[in-house]
Amino acid sequence: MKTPTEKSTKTRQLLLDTALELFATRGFAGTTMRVIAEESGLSLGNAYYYFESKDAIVHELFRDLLEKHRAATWPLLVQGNNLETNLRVALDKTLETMAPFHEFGPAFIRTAFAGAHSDLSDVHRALEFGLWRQVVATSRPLPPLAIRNDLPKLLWLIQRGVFLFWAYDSSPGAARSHRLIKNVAPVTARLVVLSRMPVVRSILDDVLSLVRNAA
Amino acid sequence: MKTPTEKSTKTRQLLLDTALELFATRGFAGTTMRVIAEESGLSLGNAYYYFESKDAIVHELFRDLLEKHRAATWPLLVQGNNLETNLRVALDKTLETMAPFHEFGPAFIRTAFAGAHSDLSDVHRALEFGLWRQVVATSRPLPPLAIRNDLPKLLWLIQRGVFLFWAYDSSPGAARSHRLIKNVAPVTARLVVLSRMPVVRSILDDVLSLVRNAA
DNA sequence: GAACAGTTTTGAACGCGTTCAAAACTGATA
DNA sequence: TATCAGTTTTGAACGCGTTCAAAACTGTTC
Repeated sequence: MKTPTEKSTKTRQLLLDTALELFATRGFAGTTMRVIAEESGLSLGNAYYYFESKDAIVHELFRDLLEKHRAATWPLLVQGNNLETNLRVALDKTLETMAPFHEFGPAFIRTAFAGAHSDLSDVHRALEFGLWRQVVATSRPLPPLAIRNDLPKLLWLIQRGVFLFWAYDSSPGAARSHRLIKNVAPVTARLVVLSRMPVVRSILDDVLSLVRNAA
Repeated sequence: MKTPTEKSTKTRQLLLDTALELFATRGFAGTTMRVIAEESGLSLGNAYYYFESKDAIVHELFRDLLEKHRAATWPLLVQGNNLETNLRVALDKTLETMAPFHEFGPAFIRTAFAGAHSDLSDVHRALEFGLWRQVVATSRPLPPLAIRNDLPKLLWLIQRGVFLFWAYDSSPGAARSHRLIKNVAPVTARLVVLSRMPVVRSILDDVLSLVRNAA
């Protein structure tokens, strides 16, 4: 693993692909490290040569899913949509992308919330943010200038909240999560519009600076 | 286990007490089911006669901690404090109570968020809410009547957020979590005051009905 | 070729949470 | 006292994630 690139990248990728397919078909508990290795034609110990732990595999899967979500959502963010529509699209796509892995909820939460200040996740964090910046940038009318810069972070936080809710949502078809989105989107949009009023704006500033300092 | 009460309640309690002590001293991973059983003078299998799983023990520990938090916070909620003070006291006590079990974060999150609609947790939920109702009731000046009923639920949600943040907060001494509390309390209080203004109030109503439908 | 320094692969092992059939115990009934 | 239906306790086992020393492979240098 010293030299970053080898033809062992292939093996690593094979392992990853196999794991991802098994995860989707057999679920989390059903996909043991032994099965992943076997299905890849490798020995158990060998799998651990490429991945530190099962969690490490889940972590990569999660990152891939976020990337997939970004790719799927981006083209839908056409100029002219209002913020509510864009937000709803982005949030709906989140659940759609994650749907096959609903039972991974707890594992995902761990990987999503842990190590907020690691090196690799910084790059990744930037990518995530790009999407929410695009959500804001393509919305018409554009949100008030005063909050335009911080709005992406707020939306990102909202996504996290929805994701968390979904991860532990045991209602059939995650119906409650979808209902939540249907409600969250208009409320947020309305909040943004009203942010032109000084009172609302001052509170929003408070909340945003809170988010800025914390997350 | 058919008859709810026996002198085996003693054994169960012994197991629980031992586990709690070991958890605090040896940590989560270090406290294996085998150690718990051994330290209690029982066999491993016997421990499983009383507790379905290790998680079940964690669940009870968590409930006990919430109860402890409630008992410790209640007497501090004297009339005359303003909402900000009361909220801060309650949140600070939350972290103080949980502090020895910081590394349990992920396990606690699972037990705290999972099974939102179970039978036993309803009783428990009611107890939790009581505390936040007290926070509101003892605050002077009393929050506007219009939101007084829903405010406890909002505060409870805020506590959950802080708890979640803390659970994954790896800053030394959970300093970031404490800073978050220091900021959240005044912002919330200010929001409540401003809820007298129609614009703010309408948004708050939106958010509250959102919370009411979701959580 | 032979020797050598990697990298990759193996196979067996460890301790963990969890399960379960069978044994030991309990107290009421005849 | 003997029997019987519980409840409690045991001990061995299973499969899991993970570790690790040793083997098998590379490719490079004389």
